[in-house]
Amino acid sequence: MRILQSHADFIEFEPTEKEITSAEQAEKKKYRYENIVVLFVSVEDGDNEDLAKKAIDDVKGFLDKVKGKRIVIYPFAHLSRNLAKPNAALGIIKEMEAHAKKLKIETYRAPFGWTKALHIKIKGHPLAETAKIYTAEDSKTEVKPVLRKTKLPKVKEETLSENDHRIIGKQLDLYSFHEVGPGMVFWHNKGMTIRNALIDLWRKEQQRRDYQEINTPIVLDKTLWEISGHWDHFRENMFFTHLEDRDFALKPMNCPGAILVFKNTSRSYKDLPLRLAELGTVNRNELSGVLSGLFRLRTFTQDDAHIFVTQDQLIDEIDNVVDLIDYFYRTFGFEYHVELSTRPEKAMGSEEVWRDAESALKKALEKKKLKFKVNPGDGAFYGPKIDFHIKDSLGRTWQCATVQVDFMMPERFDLNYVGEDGKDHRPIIIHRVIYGSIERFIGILVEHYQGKFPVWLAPVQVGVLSISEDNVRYAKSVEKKLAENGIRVVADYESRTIQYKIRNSQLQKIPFAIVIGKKEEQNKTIAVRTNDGKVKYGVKLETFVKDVKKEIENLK
RNA sequence: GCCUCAGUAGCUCAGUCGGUAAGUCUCGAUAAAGAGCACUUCACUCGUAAUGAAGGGGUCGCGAGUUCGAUCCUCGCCUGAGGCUCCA
Repeated sequence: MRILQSHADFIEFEPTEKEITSAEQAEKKKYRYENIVVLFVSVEDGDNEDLAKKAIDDVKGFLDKVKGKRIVIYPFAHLSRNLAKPNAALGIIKEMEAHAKKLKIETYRAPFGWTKALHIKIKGHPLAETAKIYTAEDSKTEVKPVLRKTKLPKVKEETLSENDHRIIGKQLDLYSFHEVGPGMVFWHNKGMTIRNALIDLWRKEQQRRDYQEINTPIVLDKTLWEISGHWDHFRENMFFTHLEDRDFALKPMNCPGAILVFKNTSRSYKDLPLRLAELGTVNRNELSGVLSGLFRLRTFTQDDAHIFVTQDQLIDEIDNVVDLIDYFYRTFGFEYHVELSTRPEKAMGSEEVWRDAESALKKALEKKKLKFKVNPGDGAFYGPKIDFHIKDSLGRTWQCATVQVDFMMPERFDLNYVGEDGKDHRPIIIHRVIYGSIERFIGILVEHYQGKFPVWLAPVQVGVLSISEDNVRYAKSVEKKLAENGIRVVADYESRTIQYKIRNSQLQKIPFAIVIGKKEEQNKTIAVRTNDGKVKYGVKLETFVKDVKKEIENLK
């Protein structure tokens, strides 16, 4: 419902002819009211009685404020293109009239469905004219058909490898995709557990290497992206939004945020290398045809870091980063290959600056004696990069870690640090990610381990299974003890056969199944079945807890 | 975004050459809204990969068209898969 509310010295109107066949009965004479609040009302599709009352309640408030006493409700179709059917509209208008009378407002009404001659003089005070829009909260949208659009996209299992992360993710309840979020993931608790384990490791290793962690906004003013060059070079991949006459963009990269943090204080050469890490969620408008499970998303999280270094520190720091990446990939047992990507056509900056950056990366790689392939023209628009590629289960390779050298952004953002000589110097930025995107990395991990995660990553580490109802009490005490020791445990005390429970535990790829039956209860021990089907009877709970904790500690 | 293919229950799938409300008769036997898993209830209390029974659950992706009638045919859209192109 739309209302144009006018506080008038007087209004005069005269119905001239019927506009629609269902128009109300009315006399073709002149009506005149003085000192009155006129409500020009367009009733829209979906409006209801509650809205009618709400609108009148608001008018009552206005009347009290301006010490008005009378209103005229004037049906006025020209405020909306989404008009209600005449019958419904008239009903709502009458409802408004009735409600106003109930509130003891002196109420008049112009006839519905007539063309009217109109003469009005509106008062000059600031509140004399206001426009209002009311919409029903539970509109008459048919919910059911729309509901079907939140369905999970169908994934034909026969067309995918059984080892595909999209299938395993569903079987293990790690994450899901919905039609309403193309190219976006819904993380379930179990997937989130893996994600958090990865992040914990990431934090730990970076803390050890003198990184600081920051977090910067997801939506930032367009101006920032003009400075960074994204507006010129990355625009077609960005999402924009408009608020209060300003243009904003969802960040497609984290660098400008980190740069603003750097710029926030004056920096000395003593502060460098300054390593600012950020788990940054970025949004990129990828072409719909390239989206693919966790491997290619529109919203994903980069385990980013921007390292601000001096010219002299550049090669050593690249070296540090390459070591760090290698440490991570060895932890997971990944084989990777390295590519060096050079100046693309759509690049910022002079060829000379690019040559310097490319040679810095090359030198670092040669120093490490790492073999690499050169991809001419594949660099980011602001600098060349080293990419680390991992294979998925279908043999396709995916870029995960990258190290990029950037002389450009420091220039554009006019970044400085004060050198030993007391003068300003330009730092160089190293952009780097280790996992690349947490999402893609988990996708690759799922396939790499075929869902059988090492204990430290496994969403559920231990399952406690009771054989009969008699054992539940003891089983619960075991469960509690495990949980107290920080072990991720689930229990199955249903009245099902032990075979059934074992099978479930196996299908969920839980590393350890603890079976509690009469024997265990009597001897105060547990029976431990590992994922490979081997069973050890008569194990002491304390020993088991110790062993599991050790495995977790060693990232196994 | 482009090309090809797909979408039936929470999941994995079968099925329909377009057919519906009730009654009677004849003929024939799995059915044409179905199965398995999951879920709920009941029985069972089990020793290392599936105990049994009953029940609930569907506008056959969304919208339009053709038709007396559409889950099925046609068109458009959405989402997904494979590829192209691009990226972490």
